[in-house]
Amino acid sequence: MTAPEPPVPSTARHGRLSYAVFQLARAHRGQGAAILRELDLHPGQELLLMQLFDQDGLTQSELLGCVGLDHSTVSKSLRRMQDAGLLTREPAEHDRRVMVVRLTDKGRALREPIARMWRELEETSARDLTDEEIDTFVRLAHRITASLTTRA
Amino acid sequence: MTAPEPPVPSTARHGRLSYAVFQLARAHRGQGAAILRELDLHPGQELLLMQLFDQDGLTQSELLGCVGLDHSTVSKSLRRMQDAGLLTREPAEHDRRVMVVRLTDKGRALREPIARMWRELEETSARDLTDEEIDTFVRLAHRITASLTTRA
DNA sequence: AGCAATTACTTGGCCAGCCACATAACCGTG
DNA sequence: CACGGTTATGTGGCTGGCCAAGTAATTGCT
Repeated sequence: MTAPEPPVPSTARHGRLSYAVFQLARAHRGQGAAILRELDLHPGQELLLMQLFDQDGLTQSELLGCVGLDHSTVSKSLRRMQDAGLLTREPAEHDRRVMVVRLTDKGRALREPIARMWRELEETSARDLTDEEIDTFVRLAHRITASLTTRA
Repeated sequence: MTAPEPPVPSTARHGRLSYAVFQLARAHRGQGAAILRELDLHPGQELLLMQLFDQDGLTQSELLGCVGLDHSTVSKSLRRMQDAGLLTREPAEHDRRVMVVRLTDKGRALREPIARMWRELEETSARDLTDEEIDTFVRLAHRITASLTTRA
């Protein structure tokens, strides 16, 4: 019972690249979400945690710059993670506007599980590709990303 | 004023491919959303419309199979598009469970604008790539997608 | 010093997307 | 023909994500 082979809409015929990105993104996100659910995390949260693994005590806006999302998204997401006991947020000493984000022990404990999930996702994604093909893909993906982000 | 070059978290060092997909997906989606907003559409809606451009009068579940989303997502999305006057939904004759979805004139009128937006997105994405590189990328992307979707 | 920008963050509102549950209509078997 | 199972869809509830508007603290300029 393979998937019913979703037909490519004719309107997308002249957008092969975009359509491929679309499908890939959905599959990748879906797979990632499935693995994350086992850790009681939601997609996106792991990215914030990963930044904190590298450097704890970041400011909310520093965090923002790392992940490149909207500030309101990060704000709400952090709040939920705080409620879940993964991190704390306290106003900074020198500037009481900024919120310093710190991992709790419970948050730090997710480091290895997240790394494992990340490896698992990578393994599944790259299952049928040679190292060279992975390299090619990553390079092209970066160039496309650059084209999309520069010159808004 | 280029982006501050978001640092790759060390946890993702062994997930280059996944991280690249991640970034690409976000950039691509963001760019697409920006263009769609000009048409008063939200990301995802254009995919449903495109399927209807190809074949009007599809059943909601046929539509579902094409886009591969959750049925509740499609249900709500169609309802909003119905409220926006882009399509109609009526129970089928032979089976009063199924809802037949049909474009209105207003919905049909979006065909060219959507095609244009699709071309624009494609052009931006592929701006710095040769035809051969696009081809390579699309092929690799499809293989990765296949790896992610088969063997759930 | 004082008052306007700027910065950091929060909140509300909206839509996409998922899961889980509920409902209605059809189908098949005893 | 009645009843359980399946199918098609709807709804509630949660999160991610965006924009826009609001608040609070700091900076800058006069």
